[in-house]
Amino acid sequence: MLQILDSMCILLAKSEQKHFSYTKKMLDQSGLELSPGQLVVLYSLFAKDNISISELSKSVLLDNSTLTGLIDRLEKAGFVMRIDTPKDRRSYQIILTEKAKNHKSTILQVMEQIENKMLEGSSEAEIIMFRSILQRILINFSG
Amino acid sequence: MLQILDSMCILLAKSEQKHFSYTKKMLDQSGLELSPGQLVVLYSLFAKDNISISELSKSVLLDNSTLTGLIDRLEKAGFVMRIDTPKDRRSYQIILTEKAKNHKSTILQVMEQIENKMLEGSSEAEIIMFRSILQRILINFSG
DNA sequence: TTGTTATAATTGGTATGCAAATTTTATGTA
DNA sequence: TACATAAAATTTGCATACCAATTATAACAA
Repeated sequence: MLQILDSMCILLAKSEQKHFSYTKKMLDQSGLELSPGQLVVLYSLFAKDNISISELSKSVLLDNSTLTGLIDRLEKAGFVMRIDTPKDRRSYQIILTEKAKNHKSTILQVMEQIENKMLEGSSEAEIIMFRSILQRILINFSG
Repeated sequence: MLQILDSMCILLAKSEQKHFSYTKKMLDQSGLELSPGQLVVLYSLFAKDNISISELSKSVLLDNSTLTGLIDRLEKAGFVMRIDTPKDRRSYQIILTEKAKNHKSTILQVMEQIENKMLEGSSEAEIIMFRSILQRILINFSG
């Protein structure tokens, strides 16, 4: 094992880095023409769309300024639309297009494949513990 | 808990994202004038310096093209130097400066603080399992 | 109603990251 | 030696991410 991986922090960072690259590769192969970041945004919008950038920012844990670019590219690719908010001219509602809805099951399948690959070789009990530790880490670092 | 965190993949990504932000904040406070990426490179060079970019690329799991910029900034900040390799004029040896060696213990302390914060509330047994799962994930995604 | 303050989204600047293309130099082959 | 091929590092282009600053609009207060 590489020396840098003695550090748990670096091990976490490198695991995510490889996960990101693998996701990019799988998305390329899928023909979906989506990026890893766009995938997360769509995943969140599948649960609840027709919300503002600021609301979306809270549900995907990304800064508004990061979302502007992501939504730009998703809109250009035809997966979402910015719709005027009637009562607030500063704000838009982000809604999924028919194209996004049509691709939903494919998108979720790709995500499931990636998750299966990630957890290959780990037991149910290990996965449960892994999840709880990651949740704790997220909280520890969010203070 | 946020809906997106149902996905283990996204949970991993967000944990690392928060870890990255926390590291940046801690480095700012430390006065070291280092970025998170530079920290990893230095950590690796503390174990073994006087190596080429390509060798360093393997020991820190980063592409050469990523390292070019990182080494540029580390060199500009006075932590490393590019030294000509006698037998190969294409290549440099990356060596630590006195400044880097003088700051080594401070740097390692900051890293330890971050790791302690990350693992706060987790038991030894949990940490051991967490490490082994992360290692497995790294391997699963590196194929 | 007018002025101050707050909020929504975007823009600009900096730091990762990778892949692909480029430049320079080595190496191997005819 | 001359040419093809390989390798080392860099450059360029794209996609995340954040913070700070900006623009437009809303909300509140005098």
